[in-house]
Amino acid sequence: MTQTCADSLIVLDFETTGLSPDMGDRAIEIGAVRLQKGEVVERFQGLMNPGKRVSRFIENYTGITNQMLSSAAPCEEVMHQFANFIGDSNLVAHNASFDKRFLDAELGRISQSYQGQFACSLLVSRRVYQQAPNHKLGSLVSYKNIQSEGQFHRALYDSEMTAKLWMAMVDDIASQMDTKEVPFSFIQKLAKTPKNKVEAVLSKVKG
DNA sequence: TGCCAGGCCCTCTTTAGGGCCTT
Repeated sequence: MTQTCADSLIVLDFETTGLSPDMGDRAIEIGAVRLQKGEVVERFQGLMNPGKRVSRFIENYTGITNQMLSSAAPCEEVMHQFANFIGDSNLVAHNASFDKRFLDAELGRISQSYQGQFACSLLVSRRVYQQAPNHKLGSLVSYKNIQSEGQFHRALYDSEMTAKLWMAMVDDIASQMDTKEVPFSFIQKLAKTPKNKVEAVLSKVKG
């Protein structure tokens, strides 16, 4: 059966101690929502103790303090739960290459893996919203007039906003294609299409 | 103590450099 956007999809976001798991950085929070038929049907949120102190920059950037993390469950425990949550669903993140690196690293530490494929809302937005002032998550939420009343840079909130952005993009793509359902695989392909050929690709599919 | 990355994408490009994104 072809995977479509109407099927279950996990939109996730990590908060971390830094930018690179290869340089010793660890996850400190995971947030995710499950989308089904264009609606959030399930949520996951977990702070996790990385076993090291986070910098003042990260405390200020995320609002997640060392005190909060000192009483959190260890990464291994939370990531076991998260692996069960995502199952074999396909995955979406804003700048997915970043979240994928941390997901791979943290699941690798507990000898877990996943079967789903990643799509990147950042890459899709660069094709679909070429006129946006920039393609940061917060900017795109404003650009699309998506209601936002929470705190950016917390994992669950960012995953909720990414999910709303994703659904807006799927709707806009579907409108251009004059269809109701857009296959996940098509959106993955669109994310790799040269910008100047996006319109032609959508028109071709429509025709 | 202070520092660190990597993939994508554009252009003043392709034997490169630098900005955008993520924390």
